[in-house]
Amino acid sequence: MVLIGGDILANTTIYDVAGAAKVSLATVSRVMNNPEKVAPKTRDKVLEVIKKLGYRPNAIAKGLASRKSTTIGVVISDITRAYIAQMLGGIIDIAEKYQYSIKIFATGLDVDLEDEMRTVVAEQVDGILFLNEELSKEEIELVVNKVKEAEIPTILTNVNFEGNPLPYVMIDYAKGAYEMTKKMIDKGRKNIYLFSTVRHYFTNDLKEQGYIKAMHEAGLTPQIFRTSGDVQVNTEHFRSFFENRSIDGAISVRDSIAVSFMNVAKRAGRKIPEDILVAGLQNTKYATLAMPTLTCLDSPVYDIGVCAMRLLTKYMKQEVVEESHVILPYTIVERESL
Amino acid sequence: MVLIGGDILANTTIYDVAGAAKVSLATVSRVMNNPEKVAPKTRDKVLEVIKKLGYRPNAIAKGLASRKSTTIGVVISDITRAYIAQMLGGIIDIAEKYQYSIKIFATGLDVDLEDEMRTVVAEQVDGILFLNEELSKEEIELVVNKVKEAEIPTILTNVNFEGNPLPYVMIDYAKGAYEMTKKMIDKGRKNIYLFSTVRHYFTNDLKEQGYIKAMHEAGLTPQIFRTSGDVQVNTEHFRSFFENRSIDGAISVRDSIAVSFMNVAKRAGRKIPEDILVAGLQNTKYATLAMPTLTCLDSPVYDIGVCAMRLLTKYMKQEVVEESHVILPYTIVERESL
DNA sequence: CTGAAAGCGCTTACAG
DNA sequence: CTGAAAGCGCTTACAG
Repeated sequence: MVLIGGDILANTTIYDVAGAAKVSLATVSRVMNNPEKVAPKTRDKVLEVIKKLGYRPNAIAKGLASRKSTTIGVVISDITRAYIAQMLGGIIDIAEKYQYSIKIFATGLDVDLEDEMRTVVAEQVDGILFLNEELSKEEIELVVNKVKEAEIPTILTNVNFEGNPLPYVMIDYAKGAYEMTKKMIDKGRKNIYLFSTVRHYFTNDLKEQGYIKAMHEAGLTPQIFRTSGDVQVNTEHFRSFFENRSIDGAISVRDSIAVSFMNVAKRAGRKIPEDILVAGLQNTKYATLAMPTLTCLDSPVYDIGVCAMRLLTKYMKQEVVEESHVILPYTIVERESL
Repeated sequence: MVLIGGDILANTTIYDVAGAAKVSLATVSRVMNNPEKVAPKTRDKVLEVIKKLGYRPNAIAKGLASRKSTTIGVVISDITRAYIAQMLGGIIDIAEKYQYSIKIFATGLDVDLEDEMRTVVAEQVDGILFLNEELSKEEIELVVNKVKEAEIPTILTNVNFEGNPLPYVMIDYAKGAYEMTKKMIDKGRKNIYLFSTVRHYFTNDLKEQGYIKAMHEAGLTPQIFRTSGDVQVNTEHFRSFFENRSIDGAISVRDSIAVSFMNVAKRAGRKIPEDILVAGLQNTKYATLAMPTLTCLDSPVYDIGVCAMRLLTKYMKQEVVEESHVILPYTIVERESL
């Protein structure tokens, strides 16, 4: 900042730097953006002044003049979900590296997506990342139209549809769930249930598909039990589960639901893994804190964020992108429950 | 957007609206910002055009001209922590209501805070929210200097120091921990441990103070056991815990550490709550998924976010603020472990 | 290699 | 109530 009139404090501008370094503001701008175009002597002088005054270009003014905000918009439905925070972690780490700022746009559940997209566009972000696996086909199409119109590079994560033109980063959840189901079948289990959510999420739908495929291939009947993600609710729901069912295997799209189930099962006298094999399809911290510890499909959530952000920077810099559909590998972490 | 030269797409600007509505751009601006200053007829005409063209003012240009970005900066050390995501949820909900955008700034662990603050200031945010309880006294002072200089309203959450001039939103963690410790003492327990983290967090320090006070008042010796937040690590660490210690009560600054401990204790043949009372001081989902379920201090994390954002809007709008130091009430949720 | 000038898309006194 | 004009703090051709 600079002293004006002896006592008013104002932020240092490019004019202050130019004045102090006795060059034009164009030269200061060049030093910051194209230093190779400035003579070394001039450059050093300007750099020195910049340092002395602690000058940082006003990002807003820069954004307006260059028509690049170096800000990306991250559209999120529910930020309190643990895996969303993990993905954000990956995004932030890469964004920092490339000097992009991050603006968060929360859609919540009942937001007008069209209006939200207008807001995002009006905010002049250079790129958009969707961390929203609950998008329906129609909503994706709406998004596609908006971003095409505004020419903003956009990446989807954990969601995709036949014919979707947008790049995306995903995990092959169907294959992962298939493999996990096969593991149980190979151990001779026949009454394997899949616990899923009442609401439909894209990723959960994929997990269901994989489970169903494995069951069908083995000549077994898929049995999907839908419950709430709320512990109180699903615990209550599970209490009557054993009354009219036989079960020797349980796979859950969410780890926390698997843990809830294990608790109810244990109280009902069932032994895990002896009586019932249990597996989660996320690998959250719940899995390691459970007793017995929960065998899980491990999807590299942080990496999804990293990849998506990397991919987005490529598009924003107009680099050639060879692979716009990224499928990240998963692993299975074996623990005590299976 | 508008068709230029027949095929180039560009975003609709205020000029387009002014042209279509046959008024000056000043009038369009007024319709958006001070509608009461525009004649109803003109206003309606402009509004209609705005709607037809889907016009949304360029936030960057608006920010530059008005010197207000209507964006707040949220400074976070570790976004993957569950309670941070909860607080963000509260912040987002209120920010949306007041039409503020949110920019995330991650400091990580070894960031140069001074540089980070310069970045935040350069980004022209109208206000700053610190979700970073790991700030040391020196760091807070640095922050204070920076934001004073730049005249940016700033709120701290979960952190405070003697003589700190910044407004803050807090929970009385010391009192909460005190009360929880008293509960155990009242049940006749003598060997009550506090499990804390190796790293010092402001909130955890408060919890430690409350625990120590209660123990001292009862003539008991406080015993703080510091371990890692990593489940693998602390589980290993707890394994040798019982070798040379007697314990009949355990309070943990983090729920997940309490759950880890319970698992190890159960495997070691201890009964909870009979042999050892256990309590957490967060009330996360881990508490309800544990077996037995974990009695907890419940700090309204979402509400901290809500309050902090509300407080910040008041400062940004230069409203009178009667209470700049907000202490939110906590509750104790009784479950099976105590 | 450097500077003068136009322009990014808005807001906001100032006239009228 | 409305418009012309200056200005927000930068970038970027364009000259020289």
